[in-house]
Amino acid sequence: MLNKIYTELYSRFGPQGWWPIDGKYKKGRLNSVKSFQEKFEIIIGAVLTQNTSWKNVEKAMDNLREKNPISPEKILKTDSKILADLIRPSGYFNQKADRLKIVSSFLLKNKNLKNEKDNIIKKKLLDVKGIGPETADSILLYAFNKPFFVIDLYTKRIFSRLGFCEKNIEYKELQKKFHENIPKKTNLYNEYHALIVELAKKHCNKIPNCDNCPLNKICKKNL
DNA sequence: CGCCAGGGCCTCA
DNA sequence: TGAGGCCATGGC
Repeated sequence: MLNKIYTELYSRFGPQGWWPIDGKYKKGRLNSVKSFQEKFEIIIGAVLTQNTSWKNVEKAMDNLREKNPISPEKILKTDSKILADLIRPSGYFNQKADRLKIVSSFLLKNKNLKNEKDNIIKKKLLDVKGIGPETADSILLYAFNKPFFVIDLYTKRIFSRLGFCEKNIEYKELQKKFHENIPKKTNLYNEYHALIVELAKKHCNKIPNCDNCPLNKICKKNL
């Protein structure tokens, strides 16, 4: 079931090229080795996109770059008010400014994070204030290339409509279904989540637009 | 004008 | 553990 859905989505939408870096979707460099700079941008983006559209996040990221690369040091030495103002377009800017600083100092104190075991990394990420289950998994998957399937609002909406799970299923429960039923491969997790987001935007919106949806044949339409 | 968006924290039962 | 309030912008 889950594998079939992936095939349907991939044949409709093709490779998505996540995570978008510097505003661009670079298809074909999936799961590539990433510089610290790229990983840091992914982590910052993961925080800024919490309950926020990616378009707004891009504006905030552009403000943060201001010609120079974003770095933990730079964020930490920027005054909180100024930082909040830079990321204003991403919403929740006061809260997110704090979170960016907390995450930055966490990363500076844990330079060798990637050498730890996967589950230890996840525990440490979850201990950081401002990083919840989805943000942690996004960082693990898209920055560190670790096989953690990202569950978001869209995933719950789509798979409950399909008839695959309850509407208010727990994060860990739905993630378990993916981990147990599709091959444990980072590239697959990466594309699958991105394809879910694409489907949610094109068809499975809050108010669904089922015309020509690639999953019409298998969807139970539990709306 | 109202609703939504690639959540998470805190509080209170 | 479950529900509910809070954070806040830009697009439509």
